[in-house]
Amino acid sequence: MKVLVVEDERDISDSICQYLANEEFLCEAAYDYHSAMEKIHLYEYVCIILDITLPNGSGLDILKQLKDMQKAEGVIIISARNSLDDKIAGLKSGADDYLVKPFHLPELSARVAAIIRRRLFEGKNYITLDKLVLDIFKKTLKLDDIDIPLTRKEYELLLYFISNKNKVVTKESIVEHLWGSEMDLADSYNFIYSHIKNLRKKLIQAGSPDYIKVVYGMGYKFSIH
Amino acid sequence: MKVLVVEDERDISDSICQYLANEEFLCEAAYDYHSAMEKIHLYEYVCIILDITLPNGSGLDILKQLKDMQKAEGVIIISARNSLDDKIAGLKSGADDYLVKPFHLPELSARVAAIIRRRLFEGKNYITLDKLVLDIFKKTLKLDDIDIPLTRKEYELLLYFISNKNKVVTKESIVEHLWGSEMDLADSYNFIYSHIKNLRKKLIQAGSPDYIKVVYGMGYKFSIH
DNA sequence: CTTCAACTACTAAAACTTTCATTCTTTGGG
DNA sequence: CCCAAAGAATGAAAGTTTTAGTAGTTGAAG
Repeated sequence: MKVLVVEDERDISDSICQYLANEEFLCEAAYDYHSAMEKIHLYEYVCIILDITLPNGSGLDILKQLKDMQKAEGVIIISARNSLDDKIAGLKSGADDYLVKPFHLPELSARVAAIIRRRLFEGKNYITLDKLVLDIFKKTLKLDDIDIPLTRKEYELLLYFISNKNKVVTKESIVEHLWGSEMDLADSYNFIYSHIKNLRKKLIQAGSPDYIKVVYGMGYKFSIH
Repeated sequence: MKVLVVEDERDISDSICQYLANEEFLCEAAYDYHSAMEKIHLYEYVCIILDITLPNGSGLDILKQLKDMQKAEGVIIISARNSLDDKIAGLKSGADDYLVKPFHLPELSARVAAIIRRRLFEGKNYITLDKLVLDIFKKTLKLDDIDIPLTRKEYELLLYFISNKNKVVTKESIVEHLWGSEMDLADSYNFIYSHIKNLRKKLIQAGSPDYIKVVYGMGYKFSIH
């Protein structure tokens, strides 16, 4: 679950990133208007945390462009000014939430989680697929009420598959979403095979069918119905 | 056990918080309608103490929204006016209890405890798990009728585990519930290991199985079936 | 001054991730 | 239809991160 933090003050950005990383989000930072726009164009995020006052431009401009691009990212505005104008402007432009600095990190984290639930899982904190139940609140996977313990990468992988079910995902996109946009792309992605293997093994061992279909030369498809 | 005190008069709020803190509740305060709603949205409390007359809005509105949100928090209304109307309105809106100012703090504390018993432990003042019996009134833990003395943090930790049994809880959320939402989060949570260890040791030494399962990279799960 | 819970620092152990070498499978051209 | 080449799967070892354990310091209460 990739989150983009657009904030020019390094201290604040760093502490946000660190906290969200602990909460199992994959954080990337942009420190000014241009690099933010670049990242937004190039990559896909589930949520963008947006400071209003930035070098080279305003966070509100970014927000407007996001809406013009029809991007699906959720947006949380953060701003030092507690002015009603900003808040109204932000929410009018389609922000999902607004937070006044200084704020508490658990607060921000809770809002990011809320946006993810809303955007991806119809506000629920679990997803049911056939006999599988993935609870993103409890962070547990069950099949017929039997727990299937997953490691962090396995969990993230399954979550990514599920949010793209019946759709071919490339190894490149898996890497982008689980390891981050900036991961060195020159190398081979052999390590993915390991995680795919481990996840498959656990699912099959628990008695589920092999939902993870390989599409030769393209990637994988988590196919269900 | 986190309790939210929504009361605009600082003196009253402070003395409530101080008294409840001595009674082993973890108190947080909100002084107006907006900050109360914000905290309610973001954090989880076991009980909310709600003044009716607030800046920016009424406590009754908060109560209604709580019910709309399907939040499980217990609510105690406190109000200066001893009008039957308020009382009826409060209880009709789903408050658990009603107290007229000025009131005695031990009485408030007792009602908070009653709500916790009702909400979390089916009205009983003890919880039985396998052979363990945790008495939240006496604040004692027994296994096969043998006392296991716990320190305050150990007790709070066990209570938090039990009220989240079979669910992965992160170290972050443990910190939030045992040390409060505002605790500085930058540093490592090594100190939790100590408390986990101490609690485990006492439980195992008394002959119980190790209910506290570690979920690598995510947190802990108090698993019982 | 003593005691005990709470916290910190450091080392050991365990679990997870990545790499690597090897084998198996798919595909498309002859 | 067969074969070579590329892609995918497997098993095991190496590397990294996280958690457990030990010991000791701090600080508040009596």
